[in-house]
Amino acid sequence: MQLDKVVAYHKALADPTRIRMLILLAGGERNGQTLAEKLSVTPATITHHAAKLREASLINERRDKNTIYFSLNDCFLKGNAEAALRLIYRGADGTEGEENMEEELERTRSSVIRHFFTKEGRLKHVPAQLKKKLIVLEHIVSHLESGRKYAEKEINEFIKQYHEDFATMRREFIMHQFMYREDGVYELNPPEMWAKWHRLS
Amino acid sequence: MQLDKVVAYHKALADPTRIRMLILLAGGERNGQTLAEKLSVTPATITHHAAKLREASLINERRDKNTIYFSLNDCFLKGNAEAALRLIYRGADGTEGEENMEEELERTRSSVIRHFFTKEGRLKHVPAQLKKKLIVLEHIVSHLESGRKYAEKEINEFIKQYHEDFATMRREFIMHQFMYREDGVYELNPPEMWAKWHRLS
DNA sequence: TTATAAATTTAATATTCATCTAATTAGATA
DNA sequence: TATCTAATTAGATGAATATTAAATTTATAA
Repeated sequence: MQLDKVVAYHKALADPTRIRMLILLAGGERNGQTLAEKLSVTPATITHHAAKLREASLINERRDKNTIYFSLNDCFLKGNAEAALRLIYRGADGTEGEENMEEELERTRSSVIRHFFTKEGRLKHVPAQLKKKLIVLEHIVSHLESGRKYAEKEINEFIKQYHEDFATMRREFIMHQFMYREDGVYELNPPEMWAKWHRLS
Repeated sequence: MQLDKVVAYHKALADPTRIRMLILLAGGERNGQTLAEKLSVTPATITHHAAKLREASLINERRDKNTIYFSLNDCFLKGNAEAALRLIYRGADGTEGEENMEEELERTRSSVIRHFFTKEGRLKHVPAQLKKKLIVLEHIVSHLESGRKYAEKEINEFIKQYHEDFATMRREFIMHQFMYREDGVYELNPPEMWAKWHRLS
């Protein structure tokens, strides 16, 4: 990552109103007016800050009728915090043993998949542990076409190939940024914004 | 941590010149004029930015004759990045199993100490792995009085109780922010700025 | 079509802040 | 003491930006 991006990221978080917006959004999606009330500012101010946060890819938006709901972009938030440190300490001690780590990550991944999927490829059950759940979600979602738009019905059918409870799972896809929803139309997010299981502690 | 601190931290990193200063300092300590040359700004500008970084506790300073050397404050840099995320996601998923974690951390700690110290309390050898090394350093340094000023000679004697190579170890103390040096006088840093082993990966 | 509700844009204001030059301070050395 | 060097302060300038009220856009509902 380059200097400008890191600066932009920190600029985005260098304002109390924006941080408070993010705190509210961490509790779930909110629309502009609600944010304006809770923060005691005008809607125009929210629009202004939302633009800044959007530029830094820290939030997502979804339109429903007249109102636009904002939500947190988990992946970028966590990812950028790390990227900033990497820029400052580039290679200071972070690169050692990196090739081994890749192997180990891949081993973990395939072991989880072997354990939670039947040999026919259906999901036995949804893992309770977040890390494992993300591996499972990523594995399923990687069978969708990127760039293509899906109707809600299509998504439900797709998920049912793997698991009965398509409603819950569909919500998980959105929540962990694997997909994006706009007016009932679903689309895959680019992989770099997916919640990454190997980032978690 | 409260809102203001998080905002202040991000404000401090929301400027390209300051990020570039930190990058330079990650390569070792530098004085004001050197920084000014490398960044193509006047010394006055460096003073200005150094003040901002100091307010956010991101750098340390040491005076030698006429010139002041700046260096990175590792601990605060990494710690604040995490604290910011914690503020936004407070309790969202971070608190679960926290009591178990404390126990586990303590177990790790005492196992490392048992392994690297003789029963007389001397250090067998310095661990190669950073995590373990920090546990060892913290254990030794915790036998110094906080708030008291030590001459270099005293520090050397103190370290020799544990290990022969006092020069190397003294440098490690400084490098990992356990101690602070000014004109040959040493003093313990407050524990919250010590490099924390359980923060690493 | 008209009315309504939410969001955005516009324009204005006030504040913050990065940077410079010039003057000053603090410490070291001769 | 006088002098040199590094750093800081003071003041000025220009750019960025947080906020608001008012006007405008966009999409829904009647």
